[in-house]
Amino acid sequence: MGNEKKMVEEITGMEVDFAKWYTDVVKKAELADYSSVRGCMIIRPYGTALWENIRNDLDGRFKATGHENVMMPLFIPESLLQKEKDHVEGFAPEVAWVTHGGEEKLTERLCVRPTSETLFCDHYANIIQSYRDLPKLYNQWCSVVRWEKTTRPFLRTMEFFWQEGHTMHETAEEAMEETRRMLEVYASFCEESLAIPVVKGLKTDKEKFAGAENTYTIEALMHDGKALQSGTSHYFGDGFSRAFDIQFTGRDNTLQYPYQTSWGLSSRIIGAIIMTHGDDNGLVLPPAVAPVQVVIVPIAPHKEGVMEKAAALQERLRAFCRVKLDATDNSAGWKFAEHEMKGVPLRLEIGPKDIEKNQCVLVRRDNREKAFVNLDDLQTQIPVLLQAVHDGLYQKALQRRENMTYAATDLETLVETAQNKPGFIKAMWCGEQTCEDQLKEQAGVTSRCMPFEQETLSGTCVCCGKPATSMVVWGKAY
RNA sequence: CGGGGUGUGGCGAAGUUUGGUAUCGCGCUUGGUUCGGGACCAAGAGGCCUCGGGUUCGAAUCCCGACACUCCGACCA
Repeated sequence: MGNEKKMVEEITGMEVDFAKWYTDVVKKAELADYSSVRGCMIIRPYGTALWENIRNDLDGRFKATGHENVMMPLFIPESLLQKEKDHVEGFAPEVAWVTHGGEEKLTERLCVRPTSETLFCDHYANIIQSYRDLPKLYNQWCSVVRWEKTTRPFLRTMEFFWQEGHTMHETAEEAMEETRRMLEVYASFCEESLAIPVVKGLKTDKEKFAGAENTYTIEALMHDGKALQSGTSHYFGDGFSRAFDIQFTGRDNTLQYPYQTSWGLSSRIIGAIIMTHGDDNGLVLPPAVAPVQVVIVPIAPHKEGVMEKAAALQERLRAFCRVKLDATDNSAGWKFAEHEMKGVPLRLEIGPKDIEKNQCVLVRRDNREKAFVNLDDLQTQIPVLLQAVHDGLYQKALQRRENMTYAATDLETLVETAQNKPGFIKAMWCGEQTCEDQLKEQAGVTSRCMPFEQETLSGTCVCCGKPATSMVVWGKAY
C-alpha cells in the first residue's frame, strides 16, 4: 500500500522525458501502433474499445439534444471545396488529392475530406426549401485526412477519427444558441465522463476556424503544462449559406439564408485522457469510458476452487460493470503491473484466503488504495469505488490546473512566467492581433481562449498598455 | 518545411571510430516447479543488420541517395 516504487520499468518516467513517456504509454497500453503509412496509426482493439465508449457516450448526448446521424462521402470535388474563400484558404495547404481513377486521369480532382462543411452545405442546398425544413441537426462519425508535417499518435495524425456536427437554423440567435449548447455538451462530457476539467471560451479571430464567425473551444491543461484544445464549436453566420446558395422561404414569404454551426471532437481526446490522468505506471482511465472497469486477478489460481470462484464473480459483476477475468498463466505480480499499465480503474484480487472469509481485495488504480470487501457487498461497493476513482481523477486534475494557472499584468511577468512555469497564464488583452503576434514572438504563447468566466486583472492590455477588452488565457498548445 | 537524433531477431541494446560472415538481456516455444507486486530450472526456435545504389576479394561497419520514426522550431484538431 502506498508503495511509490516505479513498477513498470518499460515506461520512461514523466519527469525524465514527457514526450517519450507519452508514446511509451500509447504503445505499452496497446492503444495504438505505428503503421507503414506515414503519419497514420493503427488503433488497436483496446484503443478502439476506448474510442467506442467515448463515441457511444457522446452520441447519446447528441441524440438527447435532437441530432441525427448521417454519412457523407469521403471525397470532395475541387469546385465544391473552392466555394467558400476563407475555408479553402485555410484547408488547401493540407488536403490530399485524388487525381486518378485506375489509370485514367480525372477531369476534376477530388480531395479527401479534411472536414465536411462543403459537403453538408451542398446537400443542404438541395433539401432546405422552407422554414419548416429547419432546423437541420446533423452529425456524422467519420475519419478525415489532413496532410500534416509532423505527427504524434492521437494528438496529430494525418488521418484521424472524429464526429462533426453540422446544423442549419432559421435565425442567427438560434444558431448561436446551438453553438453554445454543443460546447456545453462537450464540456459536460469531458467533466462527467472523462474527469477532465476544461476552460470554456471564445477563440480570438487569429485562432478561429477557417470560415467561421465565432469559434468556441474547451481547453484542457496537460500534465506537462501544455494546453490541448479538446473540442470546438463554430458559428458560421450565413457565410456558407450565401456561398452555397442555400435559401429557404421564411414565415413572411421572403427568401432567406439560414444560419449555420459546426462542431467537432476527435480521437485526439484520447491523447488528453493519457496526458491528464496518466502516471509513471502507465495509463489511468476514467471509469465511464474504460473498456475494462474491473479486472479480476485470481491469486494462486491452480488451488482448488479459486478459478471457479473468480469465474462466478465475473458472471455476477457483468450485470453492473465492464469486467474482465485475467485467466492467463502470468504471475499475479505481472498481472498487477499489466493492468495498471492499461489503466484499469479497479483491480479485484481473489485468493484462497479471501474465499475462506467470503471477501476480496479491491485496489484503486488512481491511488492504489486497497479495501477488503465482502463478496455480498460488491454490487454496492464497486459503483461507489468507480465513482470515487472518477472524483479522485477530476479533483487531482483540477487541482493541478489551478496550481499551474498564473496571472500576469505586465509583459515582463508574462514572458518570465511563460519561460519558467508551464501552464496557463491569464492576462488582459486589447483585442489587437499585433499584440497576439508579439506575445507569440516574445513569450512563445498563443491565446487559448477568452474564457466565459471573465476576471478583471487590470484595465490595460498586458502587451501594449492600451485599454483592455477582455481577459485571455494564454499558453503553449499541442 | 528548417535544425538535430535514431534505424541491428517481437522489444531494448552492443558491435560502426579501426571492413573479415552477428552478440547480449528481455520476450517467444516445449517440459517441469511456482503464483498476495513483473518467479525459477532445463531444452529450443527466431536476424533480407530500414530500403536502393556504389567502393571492395569481402560491408551492419566506408560513400551517395531514399524512406520511416523521433526531438526542437514554424503551421494546424
